[in-house]
Amino acid sequence: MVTLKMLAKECGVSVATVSKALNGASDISAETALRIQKAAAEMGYTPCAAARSLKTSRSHNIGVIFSDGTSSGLTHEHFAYILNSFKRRAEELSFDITLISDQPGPWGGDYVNHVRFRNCDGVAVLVADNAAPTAQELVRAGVPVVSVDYHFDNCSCIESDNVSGIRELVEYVYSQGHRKIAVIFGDDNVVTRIRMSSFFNTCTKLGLTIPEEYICHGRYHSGELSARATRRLMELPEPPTCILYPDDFSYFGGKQALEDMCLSVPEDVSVAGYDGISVGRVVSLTTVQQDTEAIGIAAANELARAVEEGRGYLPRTQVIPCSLITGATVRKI
Amino acid sequence: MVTLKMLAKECGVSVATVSKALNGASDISAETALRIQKAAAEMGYTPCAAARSLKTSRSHNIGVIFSDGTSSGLTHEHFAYILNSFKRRAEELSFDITLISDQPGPWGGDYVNHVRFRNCDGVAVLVADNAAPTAQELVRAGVPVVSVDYHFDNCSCIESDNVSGIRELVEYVYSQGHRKIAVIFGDDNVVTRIRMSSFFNTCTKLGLTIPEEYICHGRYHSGELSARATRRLMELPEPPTCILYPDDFSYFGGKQALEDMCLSVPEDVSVAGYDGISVGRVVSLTTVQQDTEAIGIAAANELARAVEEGRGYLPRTQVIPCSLITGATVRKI
DNA sequence: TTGTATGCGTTATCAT
DNA sequence: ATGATAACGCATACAA
Repeated sequence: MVTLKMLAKECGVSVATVSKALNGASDISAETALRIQKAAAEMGYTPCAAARSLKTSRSHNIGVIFSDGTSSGLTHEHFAYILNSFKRRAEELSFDITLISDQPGPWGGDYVNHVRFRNCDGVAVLVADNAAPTAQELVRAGVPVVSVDYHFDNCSCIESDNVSGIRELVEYVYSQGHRKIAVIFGDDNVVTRIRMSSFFNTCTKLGLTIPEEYICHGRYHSGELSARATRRLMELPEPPTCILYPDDFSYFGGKQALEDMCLSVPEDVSVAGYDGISVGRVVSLTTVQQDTEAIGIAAANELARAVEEGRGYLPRTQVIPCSLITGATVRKI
Repeated sequence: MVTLKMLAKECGVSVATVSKALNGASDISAETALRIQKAAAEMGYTPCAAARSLKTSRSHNIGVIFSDGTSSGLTHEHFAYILNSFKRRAEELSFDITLISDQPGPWGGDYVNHVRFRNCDGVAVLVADNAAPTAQELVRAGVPVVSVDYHFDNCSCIESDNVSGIRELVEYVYSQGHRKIAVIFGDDNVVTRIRMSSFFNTCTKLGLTIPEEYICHGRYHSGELSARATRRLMELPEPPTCILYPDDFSYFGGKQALEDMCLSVPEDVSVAGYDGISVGRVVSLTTVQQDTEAIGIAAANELARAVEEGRGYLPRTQVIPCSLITGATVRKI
């Protein structure tokens, strides 16, 4: 490791001078500055984040909470894309990403200690059903928190516009002549609640009454459950003409069930998903595309702002629009 | 931030004593140790990674290289799963994960400086086509490197067993009576070369001669290209009875093309993918399941060993078996 | 314009 | 069994 001290000796100046020269301070002669910088490059100097962090109490390191207890969000394309976008933007802003877990380690066994252990300048809660206490404690400790889709007190939040997402989807399906619309909801959580509200609200506005048996409660990301629900729906005396799945992934479970029943999409039944994952696009699935790119960027920007503004920062909520993708899986009837 | 100093004052002992007590040193009376530990818990002490790292020159931080230039591996389920598994295991071993990029930052603009900046104890190259120079430089700098599927000099490597993966797949398809087997290969890289070799080798052993027009060169993870290749194949005067796709994702592109041509799977043509991603399982796709779980764990274990053993560490290669999944997309003919 | 001194939080050595 | 002290690499207030 090449250190400032070595550079100082090499250049015959003091450590302070080297530090200033490398940080572009104004009170160093252009000549010495250049000389030092050249030496630094030649000797392969790399600053030491730990030392810097210790001195400045800024780590240029952002903690990312990204797990929902069972498995991490990495296994869901939607969340993986958000992380990807977040990471890229954060790096542009000169922040590193450290994945924060609540596994036992040198720090204890919870998110908050992990964050403090690593001196994170801020924390992004990208996936976490039950991170509310964590978020509160972090905020109290002065660590800025930005979350996606889940609202925590005094934290900025980036929300995907689930309300209009569902609304547009239902309206579109309606506009294609569908009246017997079945829906499978995901696990019961905040996002699901919002989508449910928007669904029923839109139906009411359209004068649609959805019979109880058209409303299923499944899970996100479960091919199995969606397949089962699909089978049940299509065996109804009066089957729906359109099924809305909780997400694109789930659709594939439904699709499989339909094929097993020798029903084809969209001839026998129309379908739509939610998310806009890549494989859905390949098969021209009608869906609501969530703007993972924008969500990640907004989250990183907001967190950077929060870090920069420090105590004066005012949390705020941003809603990221999503867009309807009219694929080939919903047909006009 | 509660520091050792504060604890020392609170307990009326020296900083050194506190440090020892908290680290379970043997030369502290059980009594004082307990007293100090209790105080630490009460006051909410969390160690400071930066200070520790500075002092011990061990960061308990592992760098992960995870991008192939264009997009990060996060957008490929296969790699995301490997990262997921790697992360979990690394955390069990008390290592944090920092995603390493070659974007410009306080460290310069390349992987090596980024790793040094963060003082990483080791580096896992999970995705990177052209990380060879990086790996070499890291090794030279004394930073252990473990890679997945790509072999670097003096680095440990975790390989998925592509040779037997392809072999078993081809043998299985053959055993189901298929002789006219078409194949679409992915981008030209080390892994692809291995798979190609194994493919042709197996064919030769089986006495199969694959006509030129059955061999396509596509891309991984491209629905588009696979769709095009599929169309071309099926319009041949003598179309294949089975198509092998470069990966599961690509299969969905092919499937779409087949549906457009009113051909059904597996009645009109059998198909298989590679990887074993989740959505493939949902639709009962025949494929080769790569053991992402085992790959990630092995990589983390190996890296931890390398870090621990230091200079005495001897790099080695491990081959992780994969398993044939005989789905419903290949039929007996 | 440059250098000196101090301290960030921690561990480790050596006295006591 | 406990404490004083130095050092890790760096940034900064202040002195020169």
